[in-house]
Amino acid sequence: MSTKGDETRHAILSKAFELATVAGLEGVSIGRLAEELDLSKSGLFAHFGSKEALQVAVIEEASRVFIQDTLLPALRAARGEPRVRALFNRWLEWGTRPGGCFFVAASAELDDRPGPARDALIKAQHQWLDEIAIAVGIAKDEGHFRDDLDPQQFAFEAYSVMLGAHLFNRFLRDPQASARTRRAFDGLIADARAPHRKRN
Amino acid sequence: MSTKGDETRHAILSKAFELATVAGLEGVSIGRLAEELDLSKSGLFAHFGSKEALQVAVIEEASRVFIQDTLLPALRAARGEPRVRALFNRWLEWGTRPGGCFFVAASAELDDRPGPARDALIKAQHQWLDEIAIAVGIAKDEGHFRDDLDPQQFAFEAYSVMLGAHLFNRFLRDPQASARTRRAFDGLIADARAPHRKRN
DNA sequence: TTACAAAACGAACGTTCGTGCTATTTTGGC
DNA sequence: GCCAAAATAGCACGAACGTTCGTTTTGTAA
Repeated sequence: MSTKGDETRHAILSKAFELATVAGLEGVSIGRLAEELDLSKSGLFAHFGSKEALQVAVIEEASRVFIQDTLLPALRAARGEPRVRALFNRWLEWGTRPGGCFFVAASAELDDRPGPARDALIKAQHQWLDEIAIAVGIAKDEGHFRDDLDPQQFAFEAYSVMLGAHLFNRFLRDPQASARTRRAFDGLIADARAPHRKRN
Repeated sequence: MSTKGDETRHAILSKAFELATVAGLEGVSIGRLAEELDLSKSGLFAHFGSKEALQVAVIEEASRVFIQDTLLPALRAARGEPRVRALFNRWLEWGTRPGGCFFVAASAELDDRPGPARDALIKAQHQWLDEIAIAVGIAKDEGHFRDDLDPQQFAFEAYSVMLGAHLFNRFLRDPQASARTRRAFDGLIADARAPHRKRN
């Protein structure tokens, strides 16, 4: 029933997630984090036992926040195409946080570093991709999308556009990024709808 | 004039680029690099004067290699659609290097760190995007693609698919990544071709 | 109120980081 | 083969890194 420890632990993770979004996972050093929270390095360290354990906990915290702030609200949209659109649009919003999308940054950081942190991150992204595919499946059931549409393929292409949006917005700072993103996604939707072919 | 210095300098950059592709730009420390090359830290350091200058030079080296190994060979493909396809396929190959695509990794690393390194990286990516758009324009001239196609929009969407391919291959290790990528790109091409498609 | 556990602290550890100096070696033009 | 210039080495620095340790403070249940 201890409360104080859990409280501190959560305060640490909350700040760590905020820092990691801006500075990257490796950018969160224990010393910096402790200073920011007015804790001693050792006191903070004791909560996790290792840097790696901290990183895993941060990823899980990020998942929690993402589900709460982005996934769940999107899932409240009406079944079918509206929900698919909501998932996409909410993600775009999520990507406008200071520092951008935590998961995109962390993926690039960990893509060649096997370990529990990488595993936790993969799990989170699969969850997201699955949720999109499920929503697309529902849209098929509702008759919004064509019968022979592959939900996983759609998820792949939609996620690709999200990545493009992220890069053009955050890195290239292209003023047309939003317009391009919208056009690209509308193209995906149009293709998913029609039993015939795409348009643009 | 002086050859020895330039020779060493290039050997440094070559190894640094190789390391950076695998470990990230920040992962290339001067000490590590010197050890790997059997040089002293200070001797190596003297070639660049600062870590930041080294990073900029590494990015320029990466550009050089990319242009030589990927861009130029692709540009030798026949004008029009074949060249557009070649650009895409060559990029996919480039992304299968150990460590993946240097530019994708570096973009994520620098997207919130203004400075000369970031500028050099942006320049390189714009060059690549422009080249795609130009090839698409030619494909329009050749009558391969429809007249009202927006080359920059195509470049955005194609690049998005490349990013998706990179993530699904390297990070998620999805065995279907290649198939998904091909399908997505074929969709883009199909859409770019048809001048007249049924509307909904 | 006392007793015990949980939480936080401060100092130090061995490394590694980028960078600054000052020698020493190597190189290339004469 | 000499000699300036260029290239490289050697050494030291202050700071930051993750981690360990023994100790002190704080919280909580009996």
